[in-house]
Amino acid sequence: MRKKAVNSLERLQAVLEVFTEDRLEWTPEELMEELGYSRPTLYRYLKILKDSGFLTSMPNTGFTLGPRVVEMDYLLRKSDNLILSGAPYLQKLTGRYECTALLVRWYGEKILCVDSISSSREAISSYPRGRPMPLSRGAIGRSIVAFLPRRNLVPLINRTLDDWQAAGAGDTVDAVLDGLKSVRKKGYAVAHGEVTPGVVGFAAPIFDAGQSPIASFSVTIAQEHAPGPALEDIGREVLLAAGEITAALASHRHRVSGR
Amino acid sequence: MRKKAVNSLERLQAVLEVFTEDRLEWTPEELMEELGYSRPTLYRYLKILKDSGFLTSMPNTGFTLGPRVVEMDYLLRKSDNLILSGAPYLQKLTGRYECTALLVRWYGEKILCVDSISSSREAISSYPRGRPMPLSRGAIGRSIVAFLPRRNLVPLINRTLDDWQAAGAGDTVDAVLDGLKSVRKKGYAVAHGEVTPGVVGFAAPIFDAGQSPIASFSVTIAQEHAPGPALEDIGREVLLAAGEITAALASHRHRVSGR
DNA sequence: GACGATAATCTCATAATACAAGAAAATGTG
DNA sequence: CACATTTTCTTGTATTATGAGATTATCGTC
Repeated sequence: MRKKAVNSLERLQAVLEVFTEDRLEWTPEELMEELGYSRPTLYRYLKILKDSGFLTSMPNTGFTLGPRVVEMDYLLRKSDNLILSGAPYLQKLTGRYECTALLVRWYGEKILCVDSISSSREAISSYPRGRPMPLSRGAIGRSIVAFLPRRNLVPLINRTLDDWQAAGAGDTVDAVLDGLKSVRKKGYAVAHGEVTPGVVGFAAPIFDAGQSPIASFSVTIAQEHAPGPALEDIGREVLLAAGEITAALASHRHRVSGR
Repeated sequence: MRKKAVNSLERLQAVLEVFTEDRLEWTPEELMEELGYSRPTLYRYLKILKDSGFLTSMPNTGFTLGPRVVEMDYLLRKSDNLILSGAPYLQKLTGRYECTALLVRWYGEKILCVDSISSSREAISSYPRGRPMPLSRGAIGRSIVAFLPRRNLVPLINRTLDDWQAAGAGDTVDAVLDGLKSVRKKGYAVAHGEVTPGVVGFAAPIFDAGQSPIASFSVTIAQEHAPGPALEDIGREVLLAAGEITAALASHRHRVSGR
């Protein structure tokens, strides 16, 4: 049983939070046990969540996430400036190379792909759209973390040092920081077979108004499709695209504030 | 300003409900006006929703839906039995014909595509995944409605009679009911250019345990790709697929309850 | 179609916490 | 660095969320 949420809004959210990749389906009985709510309270919550479409249930079945989620995802696709601003660049890079191009958001202590296009047949990502990925893995995380201001970066690495060690990014905080230096210098990150063997990943940060990184534009490409000399080119193009997405986001902000 | 929600859970949901296709971005000021909450209350809600990732905001920007939505959509894709059970049939039908195949859920008084595959180049649906569609439009809605028990059906049509009239499905409740008879008889619905000119739609209902329709399996195909004789074939195949999806759902229920 | 078993909802007194107003802090801007 | 704006905190008050137990609805079975 998990930490008690202090107010009813958080308690409601707590219900949704137990629906994870490890456990996609819950019965009321299990939820009572897990969340520690009384029977009437739990059923009240379930009724609200079911009526609003966040959860569904069928006879003899536990509850699962419901159609409201699909609807909200549609709305998000139409409203997320990162997705809207980034789409042309996903097209551009996948047109030029046989690769997968991704827009990845920094989200809590994780990163999350919010949109991707692939021009390669056999590309199956182990972190497809919507599946959170640890910050420490691969070029994408590094491309974001490397550009955090020091005062945020150091505590973050401290909190997640185990992950960085496991990913082979260094055994101490200083070692990890050192590894990020070259990323900051080049402006983008490269990873050779770090997430998937035989696949090279490029990633460059996307910034918000305050110049702090909020997302990453990334290209993954099979080693065989990216001969040595092309690597530099791809890196440059990824960096360029990320810069233009940052600019596009900024111009949207001005459109909004200037209305 | 909209109707006041009675409890805080509904009030929280009310915040999410104002994010619609017509209005994808809101400032706190606008939300206060729209929802009638006091400043601290609204900010408390926004903080909760932002911290949990349901909403995001950037400097100088209003709030929009956030990455939690994307994450939940990923989880839904892995847990929704309709999507899981239906996927092979989307593959099968799009493999056989140059068409778009869809899984559509009945959701409130609307219907909602939750998954689709297309094997046709120029197929752009005006109701893609996640965009709610009126029940009265096209074959899909009819394929569901036609199989509702009379005691649910008649009130439903009464409530939404305007829509049915606008869709040309009949001017009175009886006329609409009459139009549904042939659907019930054949087992599936057909529409010729109803939603999109030049496109034929087929749809057959998917049932839950209690034999009441909950979703629809549908195929849309350009008239030119579906010559007269093939029409019957496609209809039969859609009906067959929907039946097998119904069966697959039932067998999943048994797996669950029998654990 | 009635029965028993399970699941979901209702009632109500109690206690908790959500609320608004104003003040304070934080953030962004010239 | 000071101003203006946005966001969060503090507090007393009143609303409403809660859980125990009873009740009703639903389901599966005979």
